[in-house]
Amino acid sequence: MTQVGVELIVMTVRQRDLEVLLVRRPGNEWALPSGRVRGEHLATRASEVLNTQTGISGIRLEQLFSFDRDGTTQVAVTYLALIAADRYPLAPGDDIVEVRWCPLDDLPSLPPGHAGAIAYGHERLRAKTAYAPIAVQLLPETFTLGELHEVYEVILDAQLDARNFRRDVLAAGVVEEVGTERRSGPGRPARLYRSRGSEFAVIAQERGPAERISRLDVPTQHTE
Amino acid sequence: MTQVGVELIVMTVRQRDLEVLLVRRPGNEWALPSGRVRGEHLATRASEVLNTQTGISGIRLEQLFSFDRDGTTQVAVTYLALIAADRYPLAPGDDIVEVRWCPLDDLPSLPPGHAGAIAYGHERLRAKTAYAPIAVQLLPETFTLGELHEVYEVILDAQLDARNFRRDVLAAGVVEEVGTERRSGPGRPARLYRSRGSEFAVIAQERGPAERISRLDVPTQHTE
DNA sequence: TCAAAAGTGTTTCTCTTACACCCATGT
DNA sequence: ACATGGGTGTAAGAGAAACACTTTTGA
Repeated sequence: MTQVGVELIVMTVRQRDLEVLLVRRPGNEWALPSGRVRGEHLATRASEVLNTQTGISGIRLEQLFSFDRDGTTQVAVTYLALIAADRYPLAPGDDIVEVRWCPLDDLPSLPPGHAGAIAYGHERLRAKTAYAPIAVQLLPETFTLGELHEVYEVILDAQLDARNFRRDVLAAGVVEEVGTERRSGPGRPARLYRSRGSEFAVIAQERGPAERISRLDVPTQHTE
Repeated sequence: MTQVGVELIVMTVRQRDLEVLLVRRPGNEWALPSGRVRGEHLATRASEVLNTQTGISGIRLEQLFSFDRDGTTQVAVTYLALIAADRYPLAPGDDIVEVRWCPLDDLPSLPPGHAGAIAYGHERLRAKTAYAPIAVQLLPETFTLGELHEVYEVILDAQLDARNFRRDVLAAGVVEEVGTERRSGPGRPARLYRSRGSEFAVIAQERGPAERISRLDVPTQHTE
């Protein structure tokens, strides 16, 4: 008999900073939202735990990894999610004292394994951002290319040429113009865009057999 | 209380065909090697199950995905492995009647979910082969570039120009010459190579911020 | 000497990179 | 008017794709 739990790594970008969602139970340290799994399906349970403990619902969860844990929970199935912080107000659940966003580079003391899970989620986010347009999930319904650009820079922790970025994003067809503009402070008003979401997968262009071999062997969890 | 199990998807390439390792218990249909997890670590238990049921040991396992299952096992953590079939003789374990390699495109009836897990493993293999030199695991200690070429073609299910392939593999530095040659039937003898394995990760070249955005959104398991 | 497989080099073209300038607004 | 962020275009270079020929063996 093994105890199974789900753990949620919900990330956002604010003020050019990557942050993760943490909860605190009375008398306990900060931790990832997490809960025991009984009969339910893993993904179902993960949504439920997130909703119950933080008030967030209706977002995409992606299974990240299953970790060995000690304590009562022996196997923790982690889920990763990306959201725009201001689209989802936080509401601490019943047995939760506080919910808050916490910068990745300034984490408090956490239960064993949680920091590792967060680090792995961060790595995966970075890796996937490089080849899939998932970063739009971190922005509101409509956004400017400047905002998207900033999010990419934060995630990849690199400077991206704004002009090339714009060209590539538009060429990739992952966003569409919304028609309106936004003016905020000085500077020319920026056009607003929205993600094309799933329709886009269909349009997806085949890539040649180009990248068939690569120089990078991503270290993953292996065992002899 | 939830029952946790591990399932192993071990793949090989033979005669230009992708095959997966299946086992059969007395009175049961064919299935992936699998076993219950009790107190052990997941990866440890996965190695053990593989060894006990098929006689194979000492290979790299990569965690693939955790699936919901019905029956007694409610959560199945799957592991993916690539090996050269002829390097590992099969030895059916105690409660196993038969072990065999089975072509992916001609699977027998399997327990619910197993076919899906195999399909997902296949997809992952294909995707990862495109950017990481994992295919060498499917070959013996030493091999010719012709053999490696063939393995790539089988996995990617595409024709790769032999000359460009050779150039790129050598440039990537993932293999090194062994010095000897092999002659088999007519044709010029082929030089033998070996994988540079892990030393190679260090040499790994940084790639520019090139592939920052892409046209492909790999569909993954999501939930609302 | 012929068939079969291994190995080498070159040209073309696309995509990435790097970079300089104009536009529209708030103050 | 000027500072600030938004938007457009282009030229140079690297890398991918396509391709033709020589070499070495067994039969």
